[in-house]
Amino acid sequence: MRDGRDLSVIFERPTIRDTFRISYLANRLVLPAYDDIKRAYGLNRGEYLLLSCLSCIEELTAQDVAEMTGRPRNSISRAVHRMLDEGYLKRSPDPADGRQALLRITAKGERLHKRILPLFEEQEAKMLDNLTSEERKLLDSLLKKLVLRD
Amino acid sequence: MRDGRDLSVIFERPTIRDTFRISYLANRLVLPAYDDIKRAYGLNRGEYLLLSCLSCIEELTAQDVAEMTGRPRNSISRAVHRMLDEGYLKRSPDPADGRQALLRITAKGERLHKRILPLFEEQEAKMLDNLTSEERKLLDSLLKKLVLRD
DNA sequence: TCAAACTTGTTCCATATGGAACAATATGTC
DNA sequence: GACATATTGTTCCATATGGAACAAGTTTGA
Repeated sequence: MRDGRDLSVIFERPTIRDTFRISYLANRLVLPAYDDIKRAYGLNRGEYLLLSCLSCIEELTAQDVAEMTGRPRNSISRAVHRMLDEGYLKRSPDPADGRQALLRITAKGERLHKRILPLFEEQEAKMLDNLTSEERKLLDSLLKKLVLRD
Repeated sequence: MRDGRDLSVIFERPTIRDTFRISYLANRLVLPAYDDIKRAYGLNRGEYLLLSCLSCIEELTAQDVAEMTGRPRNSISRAVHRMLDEGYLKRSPDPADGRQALLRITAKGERLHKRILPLFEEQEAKMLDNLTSEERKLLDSLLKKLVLRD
């Protein structure tokens, strides 16, 4: 910020405030965490998201992960191959649908995820550290409504 | 979503829920709006953000815009050149500091911004449409706290 | 039953992206 | 004043990214 001018008035713009703020939070807080992971563990965004989804839900298709994360299918497809090569995932054909394959995390993948998770937890704690626990509950419920919108 | 399985349980993960949700909202709602703008007006993310910041604050340096948006300086630098070439911006050297230049939006830039803004407003309205006006006020104040954190 | 329409996962490709290094200028310190 | 340090904006470059087209499989509906 130059001189005495307060750039934060951008967050008080008369319209699309929330869009701008969410975009800012993603750019400023979430994406740098992905960069840290890239440096430390060599995983890119799609690869980490894939790992993260499979650590939460036992069995998923690539398409499932694309829907859950909002990333395009080809990014997930690339991530799947990379993670299979590294042994973080395993894949089996779906007997009920020849187009798709069922993905699962391996023990090695779980171990990697356990190493990475604290980085994000620390990041989230920092993001939320000036909210009271009451405010955190509120934010939690509001964000939940937004993501479950459709 | 395959079969009867509910992928939305990912949003109820035991940890880093808010990070995941913000990332999802950015991927699913904000970034596609940038893609629409790219198709319709040829501006990329950095270029639109630059325009948007300058439509809100009269005079800014490239560095200011980088801080306000959370984007790297080289992305903004590229955007500045492109927007200068197109006549959406003008630039003058800062008499007080030879390193930096002061940017302003032109009338042409204003007109472009006025054409693009409704697209984002529509997008934001859609994002918020299942919140009551009370909830919107709450979300507004909570997001404000998050972005002003530091 | 069979063609049209759709879905999944994949490859290809042009573009976006951001880190690193750099020159020019400014600031701080002695 | 002079040297070290920091900041701004820029270029270069390797990688990430996502749209489009595709093959293989599945669903729909007349």
